[in-house]
Amino acid sequence: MDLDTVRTFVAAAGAGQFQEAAAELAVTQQAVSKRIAALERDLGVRLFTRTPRGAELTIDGQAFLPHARELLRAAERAVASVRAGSRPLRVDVITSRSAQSGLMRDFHRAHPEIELDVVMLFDIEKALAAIRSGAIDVSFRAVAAPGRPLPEDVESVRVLDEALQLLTGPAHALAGARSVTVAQLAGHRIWMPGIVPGTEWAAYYDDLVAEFGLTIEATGPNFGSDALLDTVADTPALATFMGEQTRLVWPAGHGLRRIPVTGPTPVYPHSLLWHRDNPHPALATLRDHLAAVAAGHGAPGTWAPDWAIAR
Amino acid sequence: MDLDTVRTFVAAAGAGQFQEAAAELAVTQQAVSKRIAALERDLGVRLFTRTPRGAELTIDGQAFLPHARELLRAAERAVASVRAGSRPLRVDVITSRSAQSGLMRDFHRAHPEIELDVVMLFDIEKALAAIRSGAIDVSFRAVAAPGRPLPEDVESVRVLDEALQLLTGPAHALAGARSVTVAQLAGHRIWMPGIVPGTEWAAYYDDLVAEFGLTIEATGPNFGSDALLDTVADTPALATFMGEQTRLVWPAGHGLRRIPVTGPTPVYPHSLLWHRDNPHPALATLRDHLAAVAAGHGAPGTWAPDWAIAR
DNA sequence: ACCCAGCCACAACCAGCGGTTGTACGCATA
DNA sequence: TATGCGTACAACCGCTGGTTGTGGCTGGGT
Repeated sequence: MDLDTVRTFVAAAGAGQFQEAAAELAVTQQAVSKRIAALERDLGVRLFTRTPRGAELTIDGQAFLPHARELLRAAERAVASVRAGSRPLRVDVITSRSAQSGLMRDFHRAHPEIELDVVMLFDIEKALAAIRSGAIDVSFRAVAAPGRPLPEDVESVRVLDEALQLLTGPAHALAGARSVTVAQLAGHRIWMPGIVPGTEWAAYYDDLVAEFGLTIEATGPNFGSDALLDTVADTPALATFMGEQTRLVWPAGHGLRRIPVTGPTPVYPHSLLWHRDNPHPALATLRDHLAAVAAGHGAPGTWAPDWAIAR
Repeated sequence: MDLDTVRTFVAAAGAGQFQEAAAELAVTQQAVSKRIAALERDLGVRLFTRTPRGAELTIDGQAFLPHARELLRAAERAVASVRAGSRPLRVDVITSRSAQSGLMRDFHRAHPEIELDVVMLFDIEKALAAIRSGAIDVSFRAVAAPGRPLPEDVESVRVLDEALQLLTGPAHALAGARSVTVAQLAGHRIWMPGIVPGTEWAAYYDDLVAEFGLTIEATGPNFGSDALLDTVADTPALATFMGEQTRLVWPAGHGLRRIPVTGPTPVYPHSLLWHRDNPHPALATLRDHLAAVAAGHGAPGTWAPDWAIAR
């Protein structure tokens, strides 16, 4: 099916006749007639009843019309998503399940008229390059990675400290605990196969390990969170870390436990990054929104790496 | 833009390489390469970075991908809307602003998973023919028109009695009234240019006029409800009837008044019609829903034509 | 009553889009 | 260094989808 054909259908339905639609589309009446005939052949139904002074929609045509319009709108949005200038606000997040996505969902609920596109870049280096080139508008990242200060044309604000929780199966030694201290975790196997070396969040976990003497295994291929949850649920000696706001969908009955960590609580420092000169009109709205909902950071009893910028 | 091209893009993005996508689509790798190149040329952006062992999405490609998927879903829905068997429930209403649309909005809220298509047929005769032929599944109509009993293979249930209200401009003689009686309306000019002779709702107003000695003018072309409201707002001697649930969007400041009518209150008897043997799975759900929300009909102090079937 | 205006469908023709095969190139890996 | 894998470019060609030309139908004006 061709979008030009759909456009022709909508034009003909609106005009009530092929001739006028043809003029509108700058083609001949015969071309419109052939396009409509082809569409009717493809769909297997008659869309118009031809009359001596025009063409009016059949019932099938009436039912098809709103879907055709929606199809054209979807095409318009798709094209707009890559149009330079006046494209949707383009946001980089770490994963689709992170707290960052939750923030963006909230923002979307508050401002449904603002078009958003979400992308997932490799790490903060890529994100910074994309921000400076204008390929993306904002990024949610922990900044800055050790020894790599932010370039001066990129601004940032810390928007959320997300507490890490321990995730265990029902047979884990700590499964019954209301909460655990970081010190208690030393000696336990913590498995995080999703960690990709070289990223800023890998650096975060490196610091966490170094600070509290934990054991985090990043070995083995990452088959996705489903496989991770399956394994953790079935392996008594295995646990993993997970942001408190991470949305999980796992099969019921696995008996997974989310256990708060204290003494101190490791928090992941989400910051919003953007280019100083980015003119996108939705950027200010997003910054205002996040400023309004942002919880305080550096709260007592929490831990984050030294290099996490606190502004 | 061609949907086959979009499908190719989605397949290539999913596969991570053109070769595999080509196999999936049963075309050659060269064809995929050309399609993607054409799409990139159309959009004016690069969607993939070609690597020696595949092709991965650029940032633009990542942003475009969900829109492309949505485009394909929209196309799927469009085709499904006219597919014989297992198509969306097809509902006939009088106008998009009527109380019937409100009922369908409620139903959609209660059952968002049920696909609906709304069409607007000329009158109950067309609706009955469409119901019997299977072209539509259900119809909201006042039944039956005088002297025309429902065929025995069509069933109906009265789902809503909608009170009529008087709509006037701020300078109308009755503009200040909290309510008016039908008797008070005799002698006033009531203008309803939307009435189409031969329809069952024209018959309704004919009966209303005959019963209470009213004057309803249906003269003049119908330029739509906006023009009607404009004229009524500006003409002190003119009023019109409107269903109490009719949703209006009129420019603010017109000072339009909606005045309840009593003694008795004319009500428009909306019934649901369907074919006895219609197997559509959503039909029973709709009937159950309407049965649950249906207000009683034939309430004391209301008036409807004799021929309105009371079941 | 008849003719013409207006609109759609069919036929013939042709350009170019979009497919195929064949080939070259680049980069990983053994 | 050779080989495998994946992409891009070139040449070729069939068929889709446009155009012009024409005929048929119907309702309204003369």
